[in-house]
Amino acid sequence: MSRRISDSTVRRLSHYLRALEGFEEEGGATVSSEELASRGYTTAAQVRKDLSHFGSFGKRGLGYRIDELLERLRAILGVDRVWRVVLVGAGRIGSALFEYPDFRSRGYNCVAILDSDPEKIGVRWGTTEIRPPEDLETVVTELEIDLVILAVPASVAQEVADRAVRAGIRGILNFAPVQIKVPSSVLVEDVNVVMELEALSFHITRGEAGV
Amino acid sequence: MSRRISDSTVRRLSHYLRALEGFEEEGGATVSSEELASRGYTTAAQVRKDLSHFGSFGKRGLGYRIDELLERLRAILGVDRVWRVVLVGAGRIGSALFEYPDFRSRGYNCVAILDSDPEKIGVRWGTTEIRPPEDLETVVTELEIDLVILAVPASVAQEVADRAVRAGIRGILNFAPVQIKVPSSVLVEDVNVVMELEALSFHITRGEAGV
DNA sequence: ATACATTTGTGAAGACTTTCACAAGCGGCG
DNA sequence: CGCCGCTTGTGAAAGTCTTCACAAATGTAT
Repeated sequence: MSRRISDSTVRRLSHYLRALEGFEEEGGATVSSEELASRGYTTAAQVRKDLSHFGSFGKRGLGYRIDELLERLRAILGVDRVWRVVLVGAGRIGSALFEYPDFRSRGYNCVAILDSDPEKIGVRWGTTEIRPPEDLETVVTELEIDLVILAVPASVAQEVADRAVRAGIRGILNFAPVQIKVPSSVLVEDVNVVMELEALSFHITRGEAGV
Repeated sequence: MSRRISDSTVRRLSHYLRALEGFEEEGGATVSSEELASRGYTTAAQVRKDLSHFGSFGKRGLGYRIDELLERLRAILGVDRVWRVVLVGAGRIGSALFEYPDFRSRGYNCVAILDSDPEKIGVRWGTTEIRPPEDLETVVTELEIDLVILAVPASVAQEVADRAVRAGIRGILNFAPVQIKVPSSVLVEDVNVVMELEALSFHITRGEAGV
């Protein structure tokens, strides 16, 4: 409990959360590591080991209580609160994200949108008005932003990131296909579709299989 | 050379490719593992080890010839050809992808679009006409599709995947937030933004840092 | 009460990845 | 030509992650 948690474990926790929501909908009360493993392509031992890093939530002979484990997992992942997000870049990717139902329903609240296109500034998406990029620092400070979503071209991504970091941001979700440099106190997660496609091409080209 | 290549290695190869394109633009002729490592957050030893799985492309004392390594990497990743892709789901995500310049420029050629919305069927995106979802099998076979991009709601993702697999597809890029089951001969890569966000929340909540 | 069928939590073993460290190869220079 | 500075390629070591296997805990049935 409380060592460094590996990235793979964190990803699996997300999967478990998703799977548990499914089991809850199906109306069960408990679930075993075996059942959790079967959705989500992993093994029962892995599920137990992952969870054991954070405490021991199960009952031997029975499994895990779905409602309790859901609550615990949400707390562990930090999704039992609202995250205040600024979206930088109101292009296609920004728009897709903004409209994505899971985004808001999972507590990511897009409280500001910035874009450099004069045509877009002042336009409203829902109740949120698009503001010019120079507002970044003000927005981050005054609206108490937790996360920045970078949906801007690669050429300006680093600059926007630098300014967000200086304004005190802790985390960045980066859609620009470029490796952003930030101080080690700031976290960047990349969403890079081309990389995923290249992984597909690679494995298919080699005639490999399996996940 | 020619063992099983780890996922992390494949991802790094994509990074190297991107980095090399940068170096090429800057006009250099050769690059050292050290320089490659510095863009892309890895180490020189890791770069050399990754590349060594596929042969030995460098010259001691000199480094790697940029043009040669580019060509080799493209061949390794299988991006030295055109991939024929069908986009299933012409919603926001599908549209963002379709318009994404890197997508086409890197050889992913979206030769068909399917959507179940009667309003959309018949509409043209560029020169490509949106077709109804029942055309999937025909399209896969007749247009010799290599990859399917699943940009549909979670509720129908599995069904579409099943049909694509039966029609002989080898790889799926899945945007639906659901774990898709396919035979082990078919490859699925997931793009799951909520998972990335949860990784951010997790690390920020724990007060951790670094990548 | 006791036996039994389950299922967890977890050390230890095994598998896989990354880092280290250095011999071997390369080009340039005197 | 031989020395020198540099950089690769690679075994071996260190580190990390996953799987195994089993004691301990739980509820149920008798």
